[in-house]
Amino acid sequence: MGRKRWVDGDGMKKGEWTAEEDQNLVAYINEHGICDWRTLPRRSGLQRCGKSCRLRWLNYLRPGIKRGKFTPQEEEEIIKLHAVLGNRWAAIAKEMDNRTDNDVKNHWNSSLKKRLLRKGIDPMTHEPIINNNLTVTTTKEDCASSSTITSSSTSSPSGSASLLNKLATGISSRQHDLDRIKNILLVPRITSIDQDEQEGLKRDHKIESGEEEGDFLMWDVEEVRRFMETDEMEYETTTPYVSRFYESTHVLDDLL
DNA sequence: AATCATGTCAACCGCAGTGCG
DNA sequence: CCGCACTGCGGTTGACATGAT
Repeated sequence: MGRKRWVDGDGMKKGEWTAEEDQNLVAYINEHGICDWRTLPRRSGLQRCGKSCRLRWLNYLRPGIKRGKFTPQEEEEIIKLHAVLGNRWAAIAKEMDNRTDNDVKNHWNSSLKKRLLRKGIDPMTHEPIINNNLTVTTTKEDCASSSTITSSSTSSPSGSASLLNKLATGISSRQHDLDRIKNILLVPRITSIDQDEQEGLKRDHKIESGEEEGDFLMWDVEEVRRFMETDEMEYETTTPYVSRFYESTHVLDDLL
């Protein structure tokens, strides 16, 4: 697989590398090491630009590169690292076991991103995707005592409910807060989930966020709980998102 | 069997960061 | 301080593979 070979205006070969070119590059680097990518092609007799040589070496020829399918552990690691680092593929690849940034990036774009979307998780923010129609309504009694949050598209929210609506929207769409996400990832979440489970029983609010809508699974408390009960391995993988979901609901609790 | 859609992967392109004169 | 050259990175593209219809 690869691109067709052609020669550009400067006489430089482009496209797929041949086995012979690979051998030349490896032999040259083994003998002389890497010092100057720009002049390396000329010195090694390759009709390639330095950039192309560098890329070929780093992504394919460099010794120790791990190729082939990503293991579930690696995928989990990528997801966790992406939540902290964002699209910094080189930084993510450095934390992985001999994977290249190109490999990680390709796997993310072709597979992991879509998988997260199917689970109802925004791949950029790593937050659960909350139904945009979510509306929060409260009464004075609600504000005075325990909170009650329900989904409603018909009633017009009060001033405080309007504020809460904005808050809910903000939670669902806010950008990375790096430090916060780092904390979320670094703190063991199983324990906190257990606490949440106990606390959750006391919780008297409810968020209705709908069922599957197209390919997107909307999350609510019961969904998350069922998810945790029925699919342990997947739960391990998605623990950060489950935790963030709970955290989001706690933010609302605190403010109410 | 043919066609289309989707997935995978290698490579290119352009830009930002860095170092140096 | 400025401009240039070089390197490294992330986004994107293109070609082949595979599966679905």
